[in-house]
Amino acid sequence: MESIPKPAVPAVISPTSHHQGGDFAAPARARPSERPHVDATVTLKDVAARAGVSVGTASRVLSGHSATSPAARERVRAAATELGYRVNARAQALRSARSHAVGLLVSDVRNPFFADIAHGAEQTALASSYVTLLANANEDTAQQDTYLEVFLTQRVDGIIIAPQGEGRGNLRTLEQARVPLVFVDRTVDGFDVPSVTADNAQGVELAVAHLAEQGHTRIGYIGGPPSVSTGRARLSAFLEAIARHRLDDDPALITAGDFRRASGGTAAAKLLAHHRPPTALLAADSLMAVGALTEVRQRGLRIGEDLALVAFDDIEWFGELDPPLTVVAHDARALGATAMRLLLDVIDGGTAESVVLPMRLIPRRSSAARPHTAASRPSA
Amino acid sequence: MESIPKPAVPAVISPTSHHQGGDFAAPARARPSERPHVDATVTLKDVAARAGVSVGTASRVLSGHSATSPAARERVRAAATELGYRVNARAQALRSARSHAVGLLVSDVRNPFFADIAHGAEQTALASSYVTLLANANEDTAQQDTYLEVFLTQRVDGIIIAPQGEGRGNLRTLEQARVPLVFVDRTVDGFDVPSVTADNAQGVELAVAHLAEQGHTRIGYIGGPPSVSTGRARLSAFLEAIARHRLDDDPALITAGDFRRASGGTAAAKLLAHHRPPTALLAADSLMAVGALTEVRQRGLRIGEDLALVAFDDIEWFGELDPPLTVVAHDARALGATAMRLLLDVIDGGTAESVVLPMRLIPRRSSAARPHTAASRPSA
DNA sequence: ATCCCCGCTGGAATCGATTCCATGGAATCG
DNA sequence: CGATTCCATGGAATCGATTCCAGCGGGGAT
Repeated sequence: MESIPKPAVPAVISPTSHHQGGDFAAPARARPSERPHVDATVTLKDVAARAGVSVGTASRVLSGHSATSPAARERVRAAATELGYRVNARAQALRSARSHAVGLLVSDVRNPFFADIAHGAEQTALASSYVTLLANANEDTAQQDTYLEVFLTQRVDGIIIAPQGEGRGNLRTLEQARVPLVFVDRTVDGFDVPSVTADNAQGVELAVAHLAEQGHTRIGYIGGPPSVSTGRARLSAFLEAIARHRLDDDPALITAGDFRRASGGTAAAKLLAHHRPPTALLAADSLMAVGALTEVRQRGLRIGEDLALVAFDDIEWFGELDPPLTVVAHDARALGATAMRLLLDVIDGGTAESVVLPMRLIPRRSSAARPHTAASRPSA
Repeated sequence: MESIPKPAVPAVISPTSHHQGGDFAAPARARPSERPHVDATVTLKDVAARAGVSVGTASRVLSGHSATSPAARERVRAAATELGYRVNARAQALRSARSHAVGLLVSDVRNPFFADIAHGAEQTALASSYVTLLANANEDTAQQDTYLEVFLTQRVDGIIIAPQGEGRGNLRTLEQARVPLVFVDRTVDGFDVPSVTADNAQGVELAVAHLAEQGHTRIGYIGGPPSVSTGRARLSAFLEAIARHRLDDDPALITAGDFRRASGGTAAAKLLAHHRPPTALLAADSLMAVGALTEVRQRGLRIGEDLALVAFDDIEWFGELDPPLTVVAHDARALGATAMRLLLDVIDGGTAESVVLPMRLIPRRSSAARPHTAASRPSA
């Protein structure tokens, strides 16, 4: 983690942790009947009354934004601790237009890639005492819009989204409403929004170069949906890489899925049914790679021997598969963390620059297959 | 930074809200460029003004809780639509003590099991237009407390938690603050809180019976940490099952990890180093199972042939491993969805009953090993 | 000594929505 | 036809915190 200038967040009012043990240990002594326990409804007025100051002063002490006398400071702090005061974030948000909540919209946390992003984003938010609202769009534009609507009514301070579609729905609304926004992993054309993405062109080039090095000339491509920017970017990068390396540019070698597992299988089946099947497969996403893997196996072919397979996105367990999968990977956690850092920056009035993270090749056994091996073995 | 003394006008909003009112009489047709775009800062007062009623009436119409005349209803609705009014959830929450936000605290969304829970919970919440605040405790009690504190200041309507520890920290605070609470997957002793858990005893029995059927008598157990209820429950269930099936109750066959991958490897190493190593392993969690798998492989043993392995929690890709892993599974998604349903019930004043979901055995190749195979092959 | 400024404070307005209360008019009843 | 009830409504209080404003006392400058 880099060191970021810690934003001047008035840090949610102090640790109740110690007062619990100390002060509440013997509460009954003072006034047995008047509930000594932590009450969610302790308000600033109560604190002020106990400290013998006005609510204004109490607020100033606790937020630390304004000058206060040492005496007042001491007494207000003491009163707050004794009563177990916890600022009401809702009221605070209403008055000060800062809710300390940000929305995170991904297509599905069950996809390990997005789970990593979510984890990275969430941990970064916590460090600045922001909470993260989790939303799954389920690769569905309608649900994406529904959630954006919900975020809007919740008046979140900002939104991180792995967007989908052409940006016709609520994405426009967001822009017009001037809600701080950051794209992660994907982008949408025509939006002037800072983004954190992976260097897709570089990733594809790494994969293709790797396969070309092994002597492959016919690479089957299992791409993503054109409605998603990474789908488009990787496809065009693939076409370029193929040309650059002077490989076979047979259009029949290009297929597209929807970033879900099943579509990877379908695509693989289509590719392998060709009368001159590819000797290597490149999948634009981890889930489709798994689908392809299953399909290939069912056809009695052995990945890594009869056929090479390279996938995008490294998933923790890809190394445990049989055979371990070669991948072009990026650090999903960093993706999420960086996006959140950018967002917090924008929220604080800064102007964030888009970030492109590098990808790297992790060669494993699945790409060990050499083309002649496959050539010697007819399709199925 | 606030050095410039400026008027108390929130600079960002005003221009749009003003000219809008005027322009709307003849909206898109007259001035295509100044579309009636949705502005986040439209307030109920604006709607009321446009509809020619008081804010009270406007509120009554939109909330639908009180009687209103058809005429007023019509005009308020129209005004709201035209202005793109969106209720301010913060203000609503402050006044009505209902924030439509719930907290979800799991140990780590990167664990597919918890990702499933999160997905199930979140989708259920959305159906009732609640937002879900995501929190990762990272198997760390301190961070768990930090997050509960954050939830408390955010005044969430309720919390779902896969708890950890003995319940000494903020868990008690929650109880005292009467925040609606539901335990998921795990519980904590001494808390009268509705929970949704899996039938651990049944699951362990299924696994042990399955292995016993194959003739195994020495089963190595890789358990979870005693600080987590599932860790304790599964261990005691294991001991009972061993006794019931009259299997070897050698204490050296019992180990404990921390529900993380590395600890599974360590535990497996320890078990296999025994002079009479087990012929089967039972791991109390999926991540530890993967760790064990790796360790076993490195020792040159083949799962499913030299050694049987059964794991808890089915992960989507367990079937793709080599060999596919036999598991005792429960529906994590249902776990999360059910927990959320319970929570919403409690929030609405209901009294939720705890739910125990059944587990089922999914036999795959990893448990095909028969004891004599391993017996014929000395430890490593 | 007088004036000014500064630090600190209490009081009050404010954020946006909900909800209680009183009121005016229509509808109902004896 | 007068009295009671009911309905819809406007106005105002309220939720809990922030922040502006005015005022008070004291120290420094003139």
